[in-house]
Amino acid sequence: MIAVSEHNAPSDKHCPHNAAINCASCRLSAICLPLALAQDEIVQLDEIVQRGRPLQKGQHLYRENDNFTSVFAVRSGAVKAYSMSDSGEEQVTGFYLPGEILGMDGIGHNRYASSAVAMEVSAICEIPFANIEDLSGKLPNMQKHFFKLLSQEIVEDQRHITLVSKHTAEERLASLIVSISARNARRNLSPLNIRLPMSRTDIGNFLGLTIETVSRVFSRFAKQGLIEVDKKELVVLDIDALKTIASLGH
Amino acid sequence: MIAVSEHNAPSDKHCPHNAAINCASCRLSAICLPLALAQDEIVQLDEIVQRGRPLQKGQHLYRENDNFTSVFAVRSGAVKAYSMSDSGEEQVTGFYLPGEILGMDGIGHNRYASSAVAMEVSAICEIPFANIEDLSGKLPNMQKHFFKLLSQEIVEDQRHITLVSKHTAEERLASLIVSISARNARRNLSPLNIRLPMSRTDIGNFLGLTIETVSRVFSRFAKQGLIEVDKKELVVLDIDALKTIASLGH
DNA sequence: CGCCAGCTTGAGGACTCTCAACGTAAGTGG
DNA sequence: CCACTTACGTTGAGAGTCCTCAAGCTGGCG
Repeated sequence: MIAVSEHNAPSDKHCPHNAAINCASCRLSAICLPLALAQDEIVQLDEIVQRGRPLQKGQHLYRENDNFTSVFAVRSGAVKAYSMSDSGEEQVTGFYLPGEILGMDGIGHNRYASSAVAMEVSAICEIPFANIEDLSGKLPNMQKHFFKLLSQEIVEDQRHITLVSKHTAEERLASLIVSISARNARRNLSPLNIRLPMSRTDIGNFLGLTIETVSRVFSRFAKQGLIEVDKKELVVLDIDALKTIASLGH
Repeated sequence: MIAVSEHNAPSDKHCPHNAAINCASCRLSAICLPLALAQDEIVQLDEIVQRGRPLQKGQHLYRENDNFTSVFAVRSGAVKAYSMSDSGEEQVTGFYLPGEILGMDGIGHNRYASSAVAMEVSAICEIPFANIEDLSGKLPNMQKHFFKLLSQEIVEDQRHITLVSKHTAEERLASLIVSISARNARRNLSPLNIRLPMSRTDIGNFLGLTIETVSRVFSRFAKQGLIEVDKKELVVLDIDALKTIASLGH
């Protein structure tokens, strides 16, 4: 699916876009697939992971109804998944940041149920699912971890259902900000200085709001001194207030 | 989790509440867990399935934050799953009809992420997850099927997100009716004469609507000649119209 | 410089919610 | 047997949140 680079990249192992890297040395190993595996098991995982050249912004990882072949891990950048309903409307189903796995919605029917597109230049690890199945048969840890991953995505989705069906615009947006902040923290990035990789349109679509409402709520939060926004740059001034709003009953 | 009956039930194998039944002879085998397995594999599955006495209406199968031990298959009756958010509001996450599997949201964190309660007298098969993991390591079909099941639930949930975040009250309710109708058909029940096992409150909660709105839309559909409703009895008069409404863009 | 995409802000309207009253059926106790 | 209670559902009127439509702003790029 991803073109594998024909020659090895130069030796800078610290560049996150660098394809010449392995799971054991990847600085995301603590939050990505290897997290459940022993050292010798990571080596086996490493052998089936394919690392392509970076995707440019707007390039697709896969498209809805493509034959399902692989799941993907984001190494750098950011990816959005979205699906098209019968009626032609787009639904953004998720944003994927470094260390996160996507594509698992394709397992069920051997076709991807969504499309995935890079929201900025992104480095991606591709993991052929047939190999994951093999490996899962051999390594109980791997099987267990994958069951967990799938189950956690179900729980996430159910939380999201609650969010969009029972919460106000302010609660939804606060919730997204808090989520991205927490995921930044997990990667040892600042939880308060955030760069939003997605457009307002994507945010609105993901949260079940129009772009205008998203814009208005951002402005309201800024006016209240909770955040500062300048386009995609977001400074969180009062994370506790946002958490409170996010967990507010309706 | 479920009390296993101390003595075998009488020999009427045709009663769906009968605990003395096995997967091979279960009339739901074509749509339940065995569907992906070979004859000799079903026997192995059968050995780990525990069949309890029927649950009465209102009895819980498990509760949110209980230790995760098993997944469950509905053999007869109907079960609803729901979760409580921090703010104490209830979110109905799914309705489970005969042949359907629930409880998989517990895999991710070894605790159930939702509670499950019988909406009417229900017979349930309990399948300890540790045994499923073992069996999955031995039977690639079993592993594959479980991956599929989990993945399909993700896709379902994402569809539901679209439903509640982008569709009108009429579209949501039409969608639910069509879904239940189709699931009835899968069990060789009438797709047009439906008994709704859940209350209006549950329907509203599931669809992100208030009970009043649900009631009004039912009335509107009836007035338009699409359905007849008398409490929980539902007669579908124009399934095509409902399908059209359900798949309407916004 | 002009154009376009993305975003912001305002005004009015629509859909659904809230509040409230009423209806129906089932169960309880006198 | 009937009055009472309770749970559940229906229907109506008014209010609120968010959407729609519209105009204007900003920054990047040919």
